[in-house]
Amino acid sequence: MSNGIVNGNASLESQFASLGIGSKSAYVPPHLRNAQRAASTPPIPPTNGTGWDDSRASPRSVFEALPRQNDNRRSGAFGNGPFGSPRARGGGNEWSVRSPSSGWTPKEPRGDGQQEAPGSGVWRNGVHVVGSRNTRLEKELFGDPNDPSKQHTGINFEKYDDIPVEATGAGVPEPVTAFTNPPLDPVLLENIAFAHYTTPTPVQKYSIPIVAANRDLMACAQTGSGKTGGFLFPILSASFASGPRPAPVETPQMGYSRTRKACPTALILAPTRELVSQIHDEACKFAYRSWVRPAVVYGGADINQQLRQIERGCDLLSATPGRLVDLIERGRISLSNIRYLVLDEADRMLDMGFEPQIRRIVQGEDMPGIQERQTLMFSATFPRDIQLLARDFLKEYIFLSVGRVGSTSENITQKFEFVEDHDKRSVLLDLLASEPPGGLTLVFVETKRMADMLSDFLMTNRLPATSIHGDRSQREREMALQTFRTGRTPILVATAVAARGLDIPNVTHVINYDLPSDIDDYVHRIGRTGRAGNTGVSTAFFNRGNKNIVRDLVELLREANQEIPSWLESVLQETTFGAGFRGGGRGRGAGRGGRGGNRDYRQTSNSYGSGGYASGGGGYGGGRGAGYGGAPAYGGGGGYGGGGNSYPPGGSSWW
DNA sequence: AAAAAAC
Repeated sequence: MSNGIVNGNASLESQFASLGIGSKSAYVPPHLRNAQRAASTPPIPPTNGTGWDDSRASPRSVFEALPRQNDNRRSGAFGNGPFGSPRARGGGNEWSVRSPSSGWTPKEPRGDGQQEAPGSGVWRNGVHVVGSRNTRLEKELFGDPNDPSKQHTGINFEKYDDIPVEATGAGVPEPVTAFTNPPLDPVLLENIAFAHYTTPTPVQKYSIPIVAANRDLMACAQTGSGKTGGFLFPILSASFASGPRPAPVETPQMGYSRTRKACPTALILAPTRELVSQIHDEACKFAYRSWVRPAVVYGGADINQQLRQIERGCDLLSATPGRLVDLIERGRISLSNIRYLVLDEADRMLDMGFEPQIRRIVQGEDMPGIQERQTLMFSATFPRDIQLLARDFLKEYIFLSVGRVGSTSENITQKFEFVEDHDKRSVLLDLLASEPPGGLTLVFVETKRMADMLSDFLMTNRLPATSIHGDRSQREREMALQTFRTGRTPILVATAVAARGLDIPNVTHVINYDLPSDIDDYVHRIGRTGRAGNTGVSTAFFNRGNKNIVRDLVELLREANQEIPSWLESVLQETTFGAGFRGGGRGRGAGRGGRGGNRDYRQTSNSYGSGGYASGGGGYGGGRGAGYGGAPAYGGGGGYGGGGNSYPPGGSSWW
């Protein structure tokens, strides 16, 4: 299995460097490679007929030039995914001949300065002129149907229908049951079919009519259950049907410069660069042939490339907060036309690290107010205190929760090993040695330093590993994810940067080499496996240094019907009744609001005395209770926290 | 305490 792959990423990357990719020229992120054509080129197809700049070698051709190290894994190379797409457009000989079916007739540029390109439509005279099909672009966006690294829904996909869904708030619309024309735009339906999605997941079934009804939304749904589609589908569908919004007149167009400010109508914020890039790739799929131009900005990548990109069109923008603020300060992006604001991994975006930046973007710039926009929040976890904070950004919203407490993701089998720190390395080697071939293993550690050390250790032991963390360059990060995705380095050592949102098909095993101290982090980490109805395994190394999470952990396992090792129960007993009585410790109220984590806090807040905010503080007036899925209407009933001591005191908020 | 996120 390790026939020569031992070089690992260092050697691989130096090979890339020696091939002229990277170090000499400014780094170009995958989604922009060879995409700068329109910036300098008129919308007339160049003579090679591809419509793209051929000056840069495509990663595919670079890859072909590399020594083949593991042919049985190569099939998926650059197959799909955020960094796996054959983003380079043109270049490879196999694509230089235009397919007859992708006949592209040059048309006049759009009046707004945007240009038509193969696979892109326009909005003209109040009509959506859908772009012609382009087989090469289709292959790039949707991948080869036979591509093994393509996300395929697993055997348990239908079981999603058994998961209870609860939608609370006033006037919850009926969920849809299928991808059909009303309510979804026909162009979107075609793209959904191209992506081989057949049935909406529960969160999509509800979010589609909720967003269509112009409602704000706080959605909590299991990892891997289709949240991205949950916001992209309704936003794109409505955009396709309604056309571009005229940019607000008051937007001053920057004095002398002829540079236009980009005025996106939809803004999606997420906590990591790779996640933002992944969302953008999904947006590109579902915006195919439409007038909507998706764009993406994030740090660590060449800002000039991004500037050129957004000048070519920026209707739906995916961004990390820092780079977005930078571009706003430079006067290149205006939020004055925002109609949809999405916070993905919303609880993370509103926690201490991010909240000031989000507040600045949403409240401190020119974004329309709460009443003038729709705000959508999505996450698998939503602690009560964050729900309270989120009220600042939402108008009377619907709270959607998919799944009940205790079914974290039944597709994931959670295992635990008691391992002292000094034994972790050898136990890891044993674990990896017994790994069945063909799958990908994601190893989480707590620190960047440990990520480096551990990946070095694995490579020294002739294991095909690489690492991703915030101290690596963006190019290294993307390369690591790329080689992991494609199976070239089927072991990835990661910090929390990879814990949320990343959709990597075929991750069969998540190892928590170090356990996080926050149960929500644990939930997101193991959620990198067992996605879209597939099964997965997680293994965590536990020792007495992890006492801080044992209570929440045992509670989680109990609810998820997972096997709980007896030694883990023992540690819990020690922790609860052991020396130095905890005097309540992080008792109720101090934690995350008890079981309410999975619930609309509005449904439970009355019974939680301490809560600070009682009902209605934020001006929801009527929202309470009139829910769909029932749920206790007003005070204390229903058994949620009925006064007194909430059980258990720990309080977690998975889901 | 650590991680993430702009230059």
